[in-house]
Amino acid sequence: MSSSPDIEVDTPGEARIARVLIPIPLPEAFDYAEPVGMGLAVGDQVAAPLGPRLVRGVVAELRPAHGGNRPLKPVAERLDDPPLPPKTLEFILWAARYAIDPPGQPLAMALRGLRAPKPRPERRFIASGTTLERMTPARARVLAAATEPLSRADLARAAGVSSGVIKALFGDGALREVWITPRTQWPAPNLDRPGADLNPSQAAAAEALGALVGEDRFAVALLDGVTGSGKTEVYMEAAARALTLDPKAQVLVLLPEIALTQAVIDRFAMRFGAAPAEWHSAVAPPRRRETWEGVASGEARIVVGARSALFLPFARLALVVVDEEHDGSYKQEDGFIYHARDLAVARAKIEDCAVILASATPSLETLFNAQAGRYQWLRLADRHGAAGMPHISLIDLRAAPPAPGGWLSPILVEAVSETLARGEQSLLFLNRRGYAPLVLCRACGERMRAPDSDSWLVEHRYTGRLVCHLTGFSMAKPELCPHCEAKDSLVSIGPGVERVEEEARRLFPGARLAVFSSDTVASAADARALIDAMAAGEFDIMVATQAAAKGHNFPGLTLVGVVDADLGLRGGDLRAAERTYQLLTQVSGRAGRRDQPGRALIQTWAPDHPVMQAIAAGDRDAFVAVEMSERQLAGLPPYGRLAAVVVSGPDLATLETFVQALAAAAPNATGVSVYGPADAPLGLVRGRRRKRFLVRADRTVDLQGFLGAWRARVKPPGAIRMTIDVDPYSFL
DNA sequence: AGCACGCCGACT
DNA sequence: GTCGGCGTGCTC
Repeated sequence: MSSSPDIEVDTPGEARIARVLIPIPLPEAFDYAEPVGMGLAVGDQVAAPLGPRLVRGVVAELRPAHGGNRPLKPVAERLDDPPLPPKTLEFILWAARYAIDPPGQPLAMALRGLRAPKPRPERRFIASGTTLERMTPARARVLAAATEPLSRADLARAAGVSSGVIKALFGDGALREVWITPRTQWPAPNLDRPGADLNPSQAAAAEALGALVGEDRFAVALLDGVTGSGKTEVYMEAAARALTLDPKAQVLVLLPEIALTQAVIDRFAMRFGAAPAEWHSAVAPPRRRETWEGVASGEARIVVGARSALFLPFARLALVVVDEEHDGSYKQEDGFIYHARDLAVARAKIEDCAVILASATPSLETLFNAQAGRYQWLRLADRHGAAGMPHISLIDLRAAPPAPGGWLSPILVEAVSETLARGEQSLLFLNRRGYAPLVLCRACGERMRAPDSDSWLVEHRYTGRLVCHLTGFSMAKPELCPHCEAKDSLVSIGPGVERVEEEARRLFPGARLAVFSSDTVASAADARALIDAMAAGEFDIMVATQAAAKGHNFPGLTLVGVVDADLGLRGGDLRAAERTYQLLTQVSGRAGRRDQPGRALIQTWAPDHPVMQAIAAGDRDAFVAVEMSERQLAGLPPYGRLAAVVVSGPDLATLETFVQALAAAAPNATGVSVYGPADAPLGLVRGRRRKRFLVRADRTVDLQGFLGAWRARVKPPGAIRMTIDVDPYSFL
């Protein structure tokens, strides 16, 4: 439809179509007409009509409109929010393809910071220069103070007058109003401050990371050092280097959970004399908006946050640190399913910058890449300071079983007593919330379950309720067995932290006890308070789940007892051994920091298991070698790739039919095997039946391509939902 | 994600 | 007889 220019001289260029990504799970971006003269650019945020409402969207593409298109709705307006940087947009599209999800999902994560409304302009007053005939001392003081725009309250305070005087001066024209939108100040990090004194091992690692960062291109480093070896100081020096080299550079530090962010924020604040920006789900929406805008403008130079910080619109990202990179909390399991460590590497690749993966117990995936030379491998060998590594030994529960009705072996009981007698602290670790993981009826054998799920109900004595940890369902513990109506027949099977606490109170009557689990701390602040109290020596014994295992420093803690080391090995999923090794190493590492030697006692029924042997020997390399060769033989990660396809629906017959059709629709591809359909281990959740497939592929296969093709061949009917989990960590 | 349309229970 | 439950489908 090109017209001759001499007729339509005022046509401002060709009409264009804007492809707009909308942060909801639509199957694809939608096309809109660009209104004449709007002058959109890729990345711009717009309001677009979607059905009856206006939604936020981001321009992903602009192309000339050719005739013959169906009529498109026009973009309503360009929003006043900062555009998404091109690389952020590229990352979002990459993440969507990685997870086999529509791009609206990761885009929604990227726009999470903009939920709160824009801050409203505030009214300030400034002297207008108009002189007044009626002048008083009070008025003169106000005009003298009003050389810069001040709020009515501030101006009244500065001049020592009531706010009525200001109103009158404004009415008389001696003051003029100015509307100012408050801008958040992001204090610049002070890069002249010296870093911490580094030991030779740290200094060498910092040197290598500095060189890596200095190259200013994509590179991955594994910072591998035991608990207490001072990884944080080392990566802070790498951050300092990045920030110094480029005055616009930004650094992102990811942590696996919110509870750990404050400590790292404090370290950065101390090192750089300015608090970094903080990003996680507990940050209030208005603050999130400020942070989002600060990151987009480049003024926020250091961001410390949880996994969702990966989706922030960095103006100039120069370094990403993934601390505790092995931690399972980096895997997001619902909604948009992703692993923040893997996505961090992808983001760094897109931004062409460095990533540091830090851990005392790196994941096999990361070690695999380090061994292959794809990641630069920096090992910190020494424990920082004087303390040696804790002495770790196994308690063979077959030889020294707990007393009947108890969970603590006499050996562990004795060790706790000795520790108490010395005035030192003990940590009893059991990765299980509540009182007992199972309640069953002695009369009929019925196991208490949620009404619409297969999972067992966990008994919680503090609240007197039976709780489903999967769905959140809970009920009062019944008097009678709901199945056979027998009285007093319900018995609690197995221990949770509450039950171990009960036992410890019985065994150590004078001791001051605390229980730390997600049920005993309602908020991050509560957790902090409990941790601080423990660190200050206000408790003798802490019974804790993994909530307390991560990253906290308890100077008086010299004994760690692992109540049930075999827990994580049961259920036999891919990473059971690896997770157990990591968790037990992490927990044991809590013992003995400063000058006191620590010891860890690990209760197990299987002391000959390779995981237990490796932990007792402190031989990570041996464990990794065995585990790697097993994975290699089976073609499992990191030697192969996995994806889980879970299909669920309320009606079993419909689900069966669909699952058969889905199985038949699996594309043929070499190097890919599809296993299933099988009943998911938890076959019924929230009244929905679940079936699953497992896909195993060689590393060279385009797994996403395979899954995308598969998904495109079927259309789940009605209530049936299908989720694809690429690189799954949970096998339920 | 909203929001509408559409078929089955407890009410003025 | 309706009001409304949320299941299912659509949005450029």
